[in-house]
Amino acid sequence: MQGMTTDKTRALRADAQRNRDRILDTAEQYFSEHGVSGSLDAIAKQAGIGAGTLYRHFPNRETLLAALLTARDDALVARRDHLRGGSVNAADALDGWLDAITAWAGAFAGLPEPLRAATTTSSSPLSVTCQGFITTTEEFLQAAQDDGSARRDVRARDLFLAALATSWVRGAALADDASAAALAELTRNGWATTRPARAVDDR
Amino acid sequence: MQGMTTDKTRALRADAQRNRDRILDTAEQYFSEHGVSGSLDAIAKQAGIGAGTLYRHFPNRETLLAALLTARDDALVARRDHLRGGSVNAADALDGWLDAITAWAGAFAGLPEPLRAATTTSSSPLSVTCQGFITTTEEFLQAAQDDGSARRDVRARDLFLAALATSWVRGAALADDASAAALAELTRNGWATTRPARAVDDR
DNA sequence: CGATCTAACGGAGAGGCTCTCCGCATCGAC
DNA sequence: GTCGATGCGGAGAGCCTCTCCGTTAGATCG
Repeated sequence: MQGMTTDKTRALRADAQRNRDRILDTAEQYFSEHGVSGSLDAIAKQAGIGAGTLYRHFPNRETLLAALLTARDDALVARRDHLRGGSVNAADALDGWLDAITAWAGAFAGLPEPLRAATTTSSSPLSVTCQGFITTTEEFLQAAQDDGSARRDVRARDLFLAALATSWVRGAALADDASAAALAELTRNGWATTRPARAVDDR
Repeated sequence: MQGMTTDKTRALRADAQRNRDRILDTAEQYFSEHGVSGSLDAIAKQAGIGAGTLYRHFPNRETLLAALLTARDDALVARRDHLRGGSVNAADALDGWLDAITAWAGAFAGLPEPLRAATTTSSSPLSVTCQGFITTTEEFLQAAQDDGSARRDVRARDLFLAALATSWVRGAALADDASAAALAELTRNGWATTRPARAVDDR
């Protein structure tokens, strides 16, 4: 609207860009090791920058998390496009999509919590991401409902939350992966219209 | 085994007992208002005692929480006994029990989190409580399986976690009670053997 | 009803966290 | 090379959890 700014916000200064990347790299590793509640100051120190720099780039934990996650969005988007391809039936597509979300939400220990919060807050940088995924869920659900393989009284938002919840349970049960699978199965039985003939081991 | 101690640990000194009660009362109120993450020091101050006193009685947040919850166990136990009475069929009994757990886990904002952790940690004061409830769930599930109203491939532990998860979702969706109900319904559809004829509004 | 012996108290403070503020260094356009 | 504008970094404020230990005050006993 007014100057030579490169598109949106003006391009970052070289050092700023370098620091931003450093932070992202370090945070990715740090959160992987310590979960999303790891100390931000520790990340700054490990990245070799001052705390102020970190907080200027990412005013709070959520913003940092959001930046980290959009970098990972690609995988999910790819999965979505593959499922959209139509190589599987609507029910399996929805199932696969929910599975992908569950896996995505498990990227870091403790991640489901802020995601859940973002789902309802709408004022968090994460909420945009979540909203987008809910919309996609809507799309898959719609298709499954249209061909009669999903109950009509389920809402996409709730399926999304169920996927988050499954991931949340998994976070606890390090010792017991079966629980997460069981919950996912429970969910599928919940939204599907047909009695599942397949055994529990299928998933 | 050795003295005039009243049964287990020797009886508390009068002031100690008084302080303990004060803490419990204050914490109950404080957690209700601020969620389970509220400041413990603030509770001590509000209770009119020193921080040291609080931490001597309850070495950490979990211990305090556990004490608070056992005080509430009664309601749940009562519910259990009522359901055991046999006035309803096995499926509804299981359903009612899971509902009771969900409500119980919603006593304070953020409570599901430590409960989930306790479910797998086994070294937390909360885990005893959780384990007890899982056992009861087992009992109701068994009955429902025996009369053919619950699938055989579900485990009590997973139903318990599902109830916790439902409560967890509700915690987020202050604006949207429907989500919690939807999840509960999803769960029921998940474990029940019969296609639910009833509409979603029934729950 | 003191005297005495402990159990229990309370708050200062260590250590860790989030986040802000602002003097200073550095970048990059000219 | 000069000179804004932009970005850096770390000291420190404020809050939290939890500990330590000198002091207080129940309980018990002659």
